[in-house]
Amino acid sequence: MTNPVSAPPTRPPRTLSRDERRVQLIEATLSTIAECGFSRTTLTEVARRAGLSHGLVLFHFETKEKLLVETLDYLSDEYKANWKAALDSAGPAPEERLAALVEADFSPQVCQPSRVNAWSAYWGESQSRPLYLSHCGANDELYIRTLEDVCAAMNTAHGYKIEATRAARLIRITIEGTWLEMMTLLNPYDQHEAKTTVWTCAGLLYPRHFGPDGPLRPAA
Amino acid sequence: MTNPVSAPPTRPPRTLSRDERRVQLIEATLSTIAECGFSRTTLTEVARRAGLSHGLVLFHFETKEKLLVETLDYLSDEYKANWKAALDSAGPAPEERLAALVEADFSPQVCQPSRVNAWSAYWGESQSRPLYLSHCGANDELYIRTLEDVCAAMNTAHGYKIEATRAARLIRITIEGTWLEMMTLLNPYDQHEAKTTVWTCAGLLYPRHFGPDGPLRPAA
Amino acid sequence: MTNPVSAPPTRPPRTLSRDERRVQLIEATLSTIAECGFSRTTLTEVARRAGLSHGLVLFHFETKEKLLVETLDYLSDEYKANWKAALDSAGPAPEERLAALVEADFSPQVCQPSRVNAWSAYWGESQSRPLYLSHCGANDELYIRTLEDVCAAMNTAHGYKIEATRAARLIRITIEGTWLEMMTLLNPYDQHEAKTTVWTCAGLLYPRHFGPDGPLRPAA
Amino acid sequence: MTNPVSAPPTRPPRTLSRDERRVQLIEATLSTIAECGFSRTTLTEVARRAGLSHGLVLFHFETKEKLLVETLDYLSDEYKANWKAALDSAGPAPEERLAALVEADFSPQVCQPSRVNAWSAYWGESQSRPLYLSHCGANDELYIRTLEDVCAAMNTAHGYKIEATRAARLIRITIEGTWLEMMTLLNPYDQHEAKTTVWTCAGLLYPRHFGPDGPLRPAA
DNA sequence: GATGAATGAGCCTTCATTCAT
DNA sequence: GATGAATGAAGGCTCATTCAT
Repeated sequence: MTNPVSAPPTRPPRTLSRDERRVQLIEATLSTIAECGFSRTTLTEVARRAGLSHGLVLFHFETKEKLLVETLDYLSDEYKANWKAALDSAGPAPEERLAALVEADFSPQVCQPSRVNAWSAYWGESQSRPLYLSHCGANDELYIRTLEDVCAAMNTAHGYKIEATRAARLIRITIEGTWLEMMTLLNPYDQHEAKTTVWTCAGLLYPRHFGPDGPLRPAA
Repeated sequence: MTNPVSAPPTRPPRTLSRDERRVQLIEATLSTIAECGFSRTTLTEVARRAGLSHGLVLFHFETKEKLLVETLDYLSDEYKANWKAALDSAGPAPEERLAALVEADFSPQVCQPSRVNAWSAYWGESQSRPLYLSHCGANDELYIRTLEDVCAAMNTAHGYKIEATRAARLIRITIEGTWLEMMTLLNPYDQHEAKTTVWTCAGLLYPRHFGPDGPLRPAA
Repeated sequence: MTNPVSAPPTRPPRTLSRDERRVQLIEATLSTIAECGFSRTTLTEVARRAGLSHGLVLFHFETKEKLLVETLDYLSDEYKANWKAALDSAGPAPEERLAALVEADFSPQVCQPSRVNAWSAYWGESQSRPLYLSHCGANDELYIRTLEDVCAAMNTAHGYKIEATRAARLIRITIEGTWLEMMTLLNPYDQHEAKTTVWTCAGLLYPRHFGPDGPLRPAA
Repeated sequence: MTNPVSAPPTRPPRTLSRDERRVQLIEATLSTIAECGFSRTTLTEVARRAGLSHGLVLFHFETKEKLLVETLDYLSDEYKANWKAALDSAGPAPEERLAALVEADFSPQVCQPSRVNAWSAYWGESQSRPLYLSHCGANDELYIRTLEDVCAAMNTAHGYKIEATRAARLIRITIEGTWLEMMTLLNPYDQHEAKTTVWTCAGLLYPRHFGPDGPLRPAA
């Protein structure tokens, strides 16, 4: 409970490479942000979760601020890598690509509590710290453009009429919205229900290709 | 300069009533949270914005935690009062009631930066502090039930088939999502575009009653 | 021993005025610098010597750096006030004024260990911190000019030929030198011997007016 | 490229001898003290200036304190070697020996900024650390006795009447005083002017042998 | 020898809280 | 009511020191 990052009970191995140590500390930071919130994320707590001394955190990251920035970059890069990989594995049809993007956002790596909570914490500080916008703005824009392209392709390929910009935005905020609700509701629904909600939205936009349960079989 | 007949309304009030002081301090808290973020909201800053000493803040609220709780209650009550008033002024038809609820969330009082940012900050801390859920959960549930009832009435009155729970959720998270995007995008869209997005969603759910520009005229 | 600033054993009185408190803390700082050296002058130690909490030090001075600056200013102003007062009380003859200036530097207020050690500590940091030069340079220059004027008057009034700039400098560094030696010698000589040394120097410069024991009596 | 006969003197030495490394590190320490002051002299900075890792500093000196002590010893020994060498090269006459001692203190090796600043820094800490007195006291006393002997010889050989102890002290503190002023004045004078000041003092003590420009020619 | 990861004591600073006035 | 002096816990950060490689 006190050490979710699987630190050995004895001394942590010195054999960890520089990068592995950094990742270990970033993971500890994510779990701290997720469970303690931004305002109670302290270096001491991060170090405690990693089973290391707080001095080491600063040895590797110099500053708390830099640690938070690198953690955000890590989160952002992981998110991007996840949907890009999904897109690469998807077939060429726009409905396949759209399905891949939606599914990617519910993959275990990206949709686990430590990630979703951390995103939410960063969003909550985004207005007061230039940090979020300057470090994720570009990635976010790339994602949005990609989603818009897919939506535009749906129109071209299948004769839908819905404006691509708005369709993409609806899908995107539906996903974000379910993420948020899974955290802020007194009685939150589960991930399956969240996904159904998103697919419902996709089905409203592209009724011949999606329904509440996901992509419609080719037979349809 | 002074007005011997009625109390001088222009003079800055030296001694406000107990409740007025509290509201003044809560507003200062909201603006601090909105501009400085949760983690840098200090009593000194709140007092500075209110033009008072920090000692007075604790005189009125005893504890920083209690100040934050009361601020959240204030925010939550204001939000509820806003949509309830909108509902009261709306006509009896479900499409009128739905339109009123959507419009309420974009009213100037509720959708101003200090409010939206503050909500976002509280959401960002909701997982780590029992505060948010315990103080807003009930209000949120009431809102959700109300919206679901309206959606159910749409089905009953107009023969729509979309499940009320999901329709309500889609509308709700579309609104929340646009709120969030107005804060986290590098190049955010404006409020009008946000509303269009929500109406588009409503139009997909209830195509005979709503479109991207809002409720369709009775003629339709 | 632990508290040389005469703090009452119980709570320090709240009745101290703002300025009195500041002076109390500055005196504690001087004694800390004098006894612990610059590199081990900590806010905690200063507070301990004042019998107060370290938080209060920062409440009054905001920053350690500012405390050190204000302490230096205090030291510098005290020094200036001391020799100015001596000059004001002296007779009009240049030998009287010169005698007054020399005596001033050995007055108990200015020549006590806490002062001399502190000066030495600030000098030791003067090359690496702009602090000393920017805050004492002007006072030092004023003192030097004053001493030079007196030496020039010795020439004019009594027919001495020694260049005023150099004579003034010799007197000044003789004083400083004895100060330094009182601190750095293994077996330091006492203050009386120090003064004799300075008067010897003055006697070499102005043999008809000064000797090792000080100013020569008019009879001579 | 390599020279199989003798060790290659031009190649940057990858592995210095034990003593060379120590001297290299001590020089780095001196330059750090001179430029950063005592309180900001860190092992990391010393190592950086030496182009080595900080671990190596402790490998060679065990402790920061020991490094500072050895640096002081180095400084003190260098100083002693310098004036002893000057004395050895001087003629037998006391005025020649005195001249040699004065000149020695302004030789480039001993009077360079890194040395003078370092002395000043050590002096500034001398009251609070037993270090200075215990390590330089003996050397200082030897120097003082030597200077006193020379002054006594001036009396014996040339019929001067000035007490040797005091004359020696005046010369010594005049030198120290100009050193200090070269560091603490806003508009410091140069080394030539400093020397002129010292010679002026010597000329006042021994007018038939010294003047502001140094030793008087044998003709006198 | 040499490097640099790792530790932990101690520092400056922030800030919620108390309390005399 | 209101102010601001005073306290002390806790946080970020520096840095001497240890030690595995």
